[in-house]
Amino acid sequence: MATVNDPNRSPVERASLDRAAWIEAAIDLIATEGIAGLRIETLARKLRVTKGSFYWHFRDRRALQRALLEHWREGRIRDIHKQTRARPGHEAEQLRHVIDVYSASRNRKGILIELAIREWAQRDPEVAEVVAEVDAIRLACARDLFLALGLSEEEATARATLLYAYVFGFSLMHVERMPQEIERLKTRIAGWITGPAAGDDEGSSERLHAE
Amino acid sequence: MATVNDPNRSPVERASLDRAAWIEAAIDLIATEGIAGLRIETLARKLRVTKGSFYWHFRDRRALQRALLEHWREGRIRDIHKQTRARPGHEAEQLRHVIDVYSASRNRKGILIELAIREWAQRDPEVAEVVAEVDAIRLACARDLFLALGLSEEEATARATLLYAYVFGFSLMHVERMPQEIERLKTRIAGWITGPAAGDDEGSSERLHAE
DNA sequence: TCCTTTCCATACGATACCGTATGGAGCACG
DNA sequence: CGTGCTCCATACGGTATCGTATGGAAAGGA
Repeated sequence: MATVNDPNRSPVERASLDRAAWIEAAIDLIATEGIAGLRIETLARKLRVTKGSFYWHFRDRRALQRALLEHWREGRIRDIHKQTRARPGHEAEQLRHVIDVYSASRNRKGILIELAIREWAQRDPEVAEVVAEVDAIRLACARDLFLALGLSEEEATARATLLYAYVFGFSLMHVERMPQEIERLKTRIAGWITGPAAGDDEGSSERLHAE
Repeated sequence: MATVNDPNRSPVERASLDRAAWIEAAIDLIATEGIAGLRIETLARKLRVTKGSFYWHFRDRRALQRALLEHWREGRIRDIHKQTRARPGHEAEQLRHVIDVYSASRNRKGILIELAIREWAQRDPEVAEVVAEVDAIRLACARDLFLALGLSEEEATARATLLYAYVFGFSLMHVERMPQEIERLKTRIAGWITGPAAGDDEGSSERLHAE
């Protein structure tokens, strides 16, 4: 079917490229079907090959899962570092961007992948460890931005945690409102989370009734 | 195996009770295995019967799923109404209780069920509708509490949304910290969401441990 | 040309599950 | 005692999937 080989690439590179194709397809599949829907023969049909191909590239199902998970881990770590690289004076903007990336309207696929991985993590301790690692890095990066905004250590940690919990949680909700209303709602929440540098240590009754 | 019948109950009640047993077991199963793990023969083994029993009580798999979903819907609606029934002067406390109910440390099973249902809703529009209904009711109830605390309509809606998104989202995260640190973190976030009441400063942590 | 390596197809046995058909045990009731 | 109803067991055909075994086509090198 496809060209069997590419003289420009060493066998190792070609093999790794084909593995990558399987991993990509696997990620697409778990986005739509969840981790339980990740079946080898289903995947093979999508790639227009048979599972004979799969078992040449991977030892078994778990090998694909591990590779997929590792691919996800690396991508997320790379992304968060890119999104939160120190840019003095732009911290609030960067935080809003972090929220936006997983804002439920755009990037639907990314959200579905994230949710599928986390659902998987509920039932597989090895996956939970990887998710914990990604969470720790994301939380540290977001916390640093809040610190740069002048929040205390503890307050920055709390805000970072709230930020991510909100982002993931919102994508789990089914809000029945006009798209425009939802955007307005999300903007308000995002503004509040990234918002006023004054933490909860100071009286802030105005904030409550503001707007 | 079991007594085939109970003379105290009408056939209808008994049948409905047995359906309830299947539904209960099904909920336990999706909590641990996810919706994809809800298999009839697996369930039958757990109940120490064969699927012959299942197909007497239910037409097919979808019938069980529908019954399970309806059971969940009714329970959630009943719960939220009970938790948010008007108790003037206790609104902040009630809001913190709503957060506590799904606080990831306790009530692990309830959280897993909630997550499993929402994962299911990502891939089944009928389920998404039910989740949307439950969300709408929960959001309205929480919003009313915020309104009673003196927030504007829009602010109350935003806070209610943030509250639930946070609760669900946090249960998806894997925070690697000491349990005591996590409690402190959650207390701070909950205090921030339920809002520093006017003129309130630093008193929130005590209030949180009340009740 | 022959041989080897790479990559995939095919065939196989095994498992798990679905939904149906059918039988049977226990109980109620006339 | 016979009949009917309730509830479950068993057996069956069918599908989907796993992992393995094995063959074969394409391409490169000796």
